[in-house]
Amino acid sequence: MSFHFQISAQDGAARTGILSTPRGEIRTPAFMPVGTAATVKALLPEQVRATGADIVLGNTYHLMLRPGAERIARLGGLHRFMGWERPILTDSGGFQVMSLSKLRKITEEGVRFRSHIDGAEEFLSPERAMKIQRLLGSDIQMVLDECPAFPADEARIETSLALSMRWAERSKAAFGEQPGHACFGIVQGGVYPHLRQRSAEALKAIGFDGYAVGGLAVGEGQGAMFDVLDATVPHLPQDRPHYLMGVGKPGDIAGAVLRGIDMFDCVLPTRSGRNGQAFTRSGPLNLRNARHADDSGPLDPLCRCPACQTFSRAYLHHVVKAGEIIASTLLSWHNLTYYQDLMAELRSAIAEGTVAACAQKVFAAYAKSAENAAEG
RNA sequence: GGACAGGUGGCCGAGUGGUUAAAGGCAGCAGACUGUAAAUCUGCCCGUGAAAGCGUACGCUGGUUCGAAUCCAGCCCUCUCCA
Repeated sequence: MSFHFQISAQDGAARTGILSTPRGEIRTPAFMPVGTAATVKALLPEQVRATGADIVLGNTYHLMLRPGAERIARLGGLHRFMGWERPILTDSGGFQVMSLSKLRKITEEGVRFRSHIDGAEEFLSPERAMKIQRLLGSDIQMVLDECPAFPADEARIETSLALSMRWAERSKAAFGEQPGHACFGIVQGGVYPHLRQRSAEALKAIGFDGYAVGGLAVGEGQGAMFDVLDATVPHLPQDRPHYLMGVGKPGDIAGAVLRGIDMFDCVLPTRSGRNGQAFTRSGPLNLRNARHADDSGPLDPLCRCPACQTFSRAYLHHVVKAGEIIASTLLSWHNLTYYQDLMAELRSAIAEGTVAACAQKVFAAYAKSAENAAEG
């Protein structure tokens, strides 16, 4: 059994289908919970699965530092190690090139990091990043790229893009032949349409199992992000999965699905959950707010998760304020459930030809957060 | 009854003549979070006010001083120790 992607229905640019891997099927459009350090924070694997997730994400950089890729390989691979036997996509560490910018130095060869844990010097090259992902046993392996911070001028983006494309080629070569596993390229190019197109063409020439769009949701705003997708997705092979990295808010996801994106990952549902924010069908909600203290109603009456089925807003408010561990679990569980239900709705809507209306509903509920993002 | 220490903003707790509406922490009230250095970060937090400002404020009363949370006196209260 091998890796392949089957589109079953389309509605405009939006598509729904199945991404098949030896470890299981991924229904697309898919949302992948982020499990950076071999855990989706605050949740057991079975709970993550109960939300409806088909695949989770792990991180090359974090796992190579701790506990180490070779150790995970000795222990039987990342799936067994973290107790998640379904598909795993691993990020290459490219995002850390940006987020840990104060702790790294980029050369043609690769990136030299200072470990954020103990300050030790670490090195990540395309070859090493792919080797680590292979040791982890990752089902979908991402090329090492440079994710530039926003804003950046065109010349800077162009230089960065060229490096990322050279690294993409090296990554693909290092990936080699791994039946049943996939290697995805990452489009860069900032907010410049012709650079995005150039990047897409370069990746296409190399040939990947799937194509990611990187370097977005880094401060450019939702409108600019959608513009980039409009200028990028049409240039990707349409028979391959399209993955928008690190996105996003519900409205971002809905808008990206309309533009032909099939896969997403984002820390927002889990991180915001830990920080007291819930995503609901009627918009975001901060459970820390005093107005919930006496509210005996459910967080989201239409939600099937335990936080909504068993507890009141008043209780969630209480455990959040009290800093109780269960607050992180309940809100992470809820938020991931909301995200998975959103993806399921989008999939059905695409099959029924009503995806635009479905997305509109999400935009309406999250209109305010989208405005804020645009201002930011 | 005696000795000692002390009474500071919702709480804890710095401050020991002016730069103090008074550090810091907690609690409280909001905001942020997008391929996770995040169970994190930011702002507000005496009253009024958009702000400047004005008013009130360091147990109570009075005093010294140009100026007092800070010095002095008396009183009230708390703590520890001795009887």
